[in-house]
Amino acid sequence: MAEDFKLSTQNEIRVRYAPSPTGFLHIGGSRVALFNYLFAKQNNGKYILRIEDTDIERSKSEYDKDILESLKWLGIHHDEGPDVGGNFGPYRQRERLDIYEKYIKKLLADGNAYYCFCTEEDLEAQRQYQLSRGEAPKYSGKCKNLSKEEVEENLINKKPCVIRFKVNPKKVDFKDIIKGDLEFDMSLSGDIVIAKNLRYPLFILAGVIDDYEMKISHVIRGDDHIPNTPKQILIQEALEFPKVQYAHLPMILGQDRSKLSKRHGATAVSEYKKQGYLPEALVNFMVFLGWNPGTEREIYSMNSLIKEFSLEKVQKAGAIFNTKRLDFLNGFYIRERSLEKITELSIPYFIDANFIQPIFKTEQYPPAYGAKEILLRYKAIETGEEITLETLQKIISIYKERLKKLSEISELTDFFFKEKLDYDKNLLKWKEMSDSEIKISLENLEKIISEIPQEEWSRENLETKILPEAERAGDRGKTLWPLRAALTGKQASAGPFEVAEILGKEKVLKRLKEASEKF
RNA sequence: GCCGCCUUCGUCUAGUGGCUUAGGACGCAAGAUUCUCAUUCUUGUAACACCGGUUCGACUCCGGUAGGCGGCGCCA
Repeated sequence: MAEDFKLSTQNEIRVRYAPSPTGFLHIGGSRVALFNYLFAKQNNGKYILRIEDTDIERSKSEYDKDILESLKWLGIHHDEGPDVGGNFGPYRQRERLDIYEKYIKKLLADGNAYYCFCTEEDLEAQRQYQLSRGEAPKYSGKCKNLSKEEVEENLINKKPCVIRFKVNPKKVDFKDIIKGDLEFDMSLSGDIVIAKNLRYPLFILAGVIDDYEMKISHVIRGDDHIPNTPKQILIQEALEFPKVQYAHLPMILGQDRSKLSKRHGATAVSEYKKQGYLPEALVNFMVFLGWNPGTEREIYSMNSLIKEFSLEKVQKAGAIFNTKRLDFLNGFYIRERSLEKITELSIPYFIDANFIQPIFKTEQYPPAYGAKEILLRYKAIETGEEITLETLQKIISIYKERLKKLSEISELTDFFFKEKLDYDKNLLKWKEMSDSEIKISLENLEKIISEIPQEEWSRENLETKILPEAERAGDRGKTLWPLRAALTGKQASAGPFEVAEILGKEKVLKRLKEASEKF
């Protein structure tokens, strides 16, 4: 057969990620997508995205959208799909019902599947009974031997039914690229439901059909699918589909070593994006959950992963999702990225915190915000003064190395945008300084700083003027701590000179005055 | 209950019979730099689940035990 010939000579690597839009793209899913993507790219193959939306009840377009956006954000782009305005859309199973119907009919016609009219209540009762007797719950096969006439009659009477696949009660074995040789005794399994009707296939069937139709060579998925695999192999055999290779990835676990889920905290990729994690950090982190190159290198970009990744080096055991390590990696990537890039990414957090707002030319302009462009001008909401992109960049430049995630930026830098700082006067105290010492120190600072001409206002100049003075006191902290505290209102912050430079002479003097007035 | 998968520092892991006083990273602790925080650097901390067997030799091979997890849907 022509079809067989084509398949047997197919040596192109083709993989797919097949999420169902019943929830946001979560960490576990995105790692499966990532591994598929890396494997495909490394082998010059194709990575396909297939949305498994056959469950009408639970599928939501909102989730569909989230999955697409999150994958795009991570840099996992699919290679193929229906044309949507010049781009590849993902495949969606709901658009492929004709295909499934064809095969369901074939299964029925060949006697590999049959209509089952058992009620859900009966089935549930049976399941409970079997469980109580310590048996594996398994369908009895009651409807398998219904006569053609009985089936016809039930169908005409619109008696509720499903379509079951006749599970061949034999031993099924297959080789898993990660787990090795696996064998299952299918006599332990009853006949499984594969469709609710001719145009409503279930995952177990639709997946097999699509993998065949899309000429998938390797099925790479979570190892929670291992028990489904022998069933799908049997369906493939019944439909005379060629075999595919399997690679079952270990799960990502929560702190308690159970499958990562919502009760372990944030699991949605979009949630991590919102918290200010960089996609490159998330990718680098996720790929090391269950894989490593066997060398001591730990930092990998997507491109270097494509070169180095290998399925054979994937771990068999599950890995706990450990945020501490993600934070470390994220901090690393924030430090790595350019100032321009980190500033651009931080601006939404300033806006969300109500520190600044973009200055638009007209009232109609705002809708365009959030698109691609970076606006150059902003207004500080509390003080009303203009803040340029350049100023924002300066702020980011002194906080970039302190960030673990971008969302921390607003809390760290709020004092740049405030009119008046609110703090207790004890904050100004360095070690055992007395109140009068603090006051003198602050007033002294005020005097030195006021003598610096506006046009000579720079960090370097502030340092050369203030540092000698601070040295004279024997303990630099006696000068520098009150200065920094007065400017920032914080226990911990960036250095006083760099903060002062950005704040400007006027504000620095004002804050020093406000500080000394506390005594 | 049945079926299956898994088991090296707290966490992610290297390790494919002698190279191993089990290596790296995160975390944690201490120190250096420093007004603070962060960065950076140095040092330290800490593991082969258990019991048998094979072998001159076992983290590595085999068997068993225990524990953990997953599946057993008209979800995917």
